[in-house]
Amino acid sequence: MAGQRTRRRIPEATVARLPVYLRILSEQFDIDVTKISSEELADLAGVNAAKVRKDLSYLGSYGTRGVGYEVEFLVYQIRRELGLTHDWPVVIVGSGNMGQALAGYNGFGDRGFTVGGIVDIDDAKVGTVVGGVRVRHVSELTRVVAAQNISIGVIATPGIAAQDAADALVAAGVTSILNFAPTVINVPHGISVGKVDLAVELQILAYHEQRRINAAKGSSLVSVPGESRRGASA
Amino acid sequence: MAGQRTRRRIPEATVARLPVYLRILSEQFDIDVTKISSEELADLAGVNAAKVRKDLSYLGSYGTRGVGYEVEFLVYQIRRELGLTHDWPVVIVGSGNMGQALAGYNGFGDRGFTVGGIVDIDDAKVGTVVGGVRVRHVSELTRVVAAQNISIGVIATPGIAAQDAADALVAAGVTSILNFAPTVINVPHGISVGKVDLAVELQILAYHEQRRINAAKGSSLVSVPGESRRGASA
DNA sequence: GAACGTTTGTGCACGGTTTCACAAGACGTC
DNA sequence: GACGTCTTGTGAAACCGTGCACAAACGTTC
Ligand SMILES: NC(=O)c1ccc[n+]([C@@H]2O[C@H](COP(=O)([O-])OP(=O)(O)OC[C@H]3O[C@@H](n4cnc5c(N)ncnc54)[C@H](O)[C@@H]3O)[C@@H](O)[C@H]2O)c1
Ligand SMILES: NC(=O)c1ccc[n+]([C@@H]2O[C@H](COP(=O)([O-])OP(=O)(O)OC[C@H]3O[C@@H](n4cnc5c(N)ncnc54)[C@H](O)[C@@H]3O)[C@@H](O)[C@H]2O)c1
Repeated sequence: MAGQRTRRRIPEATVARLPVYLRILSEQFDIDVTKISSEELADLAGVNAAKVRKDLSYLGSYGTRGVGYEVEFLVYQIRRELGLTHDWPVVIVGSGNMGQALAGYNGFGDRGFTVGGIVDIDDAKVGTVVGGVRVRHVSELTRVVAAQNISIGVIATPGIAAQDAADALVAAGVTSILNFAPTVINVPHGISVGKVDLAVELQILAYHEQRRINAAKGSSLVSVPGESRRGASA
Repeated sequence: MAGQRTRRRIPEATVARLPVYLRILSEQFDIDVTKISSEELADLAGVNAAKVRKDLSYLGSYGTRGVGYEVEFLVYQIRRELGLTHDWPVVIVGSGNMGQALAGYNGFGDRGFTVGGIVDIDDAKVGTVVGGVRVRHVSELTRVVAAQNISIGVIATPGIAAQDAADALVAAGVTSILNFAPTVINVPHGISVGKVDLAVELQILAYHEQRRINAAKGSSLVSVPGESRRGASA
């Protein structure tokens, strides 16, 4: 029962939702909610109840029929599955607007991530302190990564330097990268890459706006069909 | 031929990739590349060539067999489909670290989005100028939105205020929202919502790290299986 | 301890997405 | 203008994710 051996592979779509459940469950725990049904959790997460149950079933059979899930236990299980039972130090490459905002962001360390280091290529930035951490030169990246056993890197350099940053991170031993630059980066097989691209998100929204306009033009008296996306509901 | 009538619905997965193609094609155009094959574009975008062709086929038959696609024409077609033939003014709610970084971000207006306004609830912030725009009080949101005919809003408030911000944006007439706060927001049907959640992205990476560690523990001499995600290649 | 209401866990069908594989079409060459 | 090479555009198959529907299990009440 304790420590299951057969590591089920959890679908990527589920992995992407677990952090959302985790945040909600943590909030509920903080306001002394001890039990929660898939229906309630689904409402709070803006998804379907069956989806919640299926997602949670990948962790194991941790609910009680007729009752629901114990919030605290579920928090623990999700944290365990996501590898959040210990803190993850993160190294930020690029100490510009974005890098500084990230380093100074409280919600960052809030849930298990700490800023283990910041590096920049600009000597003017090196030595400055952001978010309580001193900026080091990018040439020290390997040392910074090794010293704190860092496995996650964040790229906050201009797009043109993103591939260099990725190469440097990989060379330093980092195995997961979160890329804020609007550039596709190439990494060796076995390295995980996540990206956050503001322009892409805005352009997706622009597309939907555009469609609304076109639909309205087509038949000027029909109300817009409407299109709800991720995170939206009723 | 000009202005097709039957507005095909483009799959959401394709819509999310078009901005990436667009950026790459624009870059290629800037360095005087006039023609490109699905294979080349696929390499640059880090995806499968068949996927590129299928994606582009939703726009129409704009390639030439045996030759490829004309870069400039494709740029125009994608821009048209995404509704980027004109600029979109955006209103930012919350002028903290994030809101200021966004307002001051060049790559923002770079591709068709301009900061049409910034509002905050804090009187200390009101009146300050960020990114060349004066911060107004949130009570003026409706006026700001109406004055510039804004349809896209960005939420950069703390999570606790995100729902209020969303409500205010919807009441002001905004129909698309990009949410940076780590909170699920509820909006009426017909409003599009996109989200950027740093913590979720990091937790997904932590999960993969965790799996690597578990896999290595399971059989200490076998090399890690590795898991490449969005935007990764080779 | 049986009956009842509640909620989980999951089989199954469906729809969307990805990838393969190949016919159709364009261009260049002789 | 016939042939060879190249690349698109797209059926069709495989895969993944979603949501319904319901049996199984739990707690409560009488
Ligand atoms: N500012 C925003 O709101 C925002 C939003 C979305 C995306 N982004 C993206 O985030 C990235 C950073 O944006 P920013 O506004 O912070 O830019 P910035 O110019 O303020 O900062 C970039 C920093 O990276 C450093 N740098 C450059 N090359 C480097 C290298 N090879 N190694 C290490 N450091 C290097 C620079 O010295 C600079 O300090 C950009 O790619 C941008 O497109 C920014
Ligand atoms: N800073 C980061 O790097 C970062 C990264 C990812 C996500 N985020 C998220 O972005 C959001 C903003 O982060 P931040 O670091 O800028 O926080 P911040 O505290 O620096 O800024 C928040 C701003 O919102 C304003 N505000 C509060 N309630 C408001 C309301 N009802 N209407 C209008 N304005 C209101 C505040 O006055 C403040 O100026 C947060 O939800 C945070 O979780 C921040």
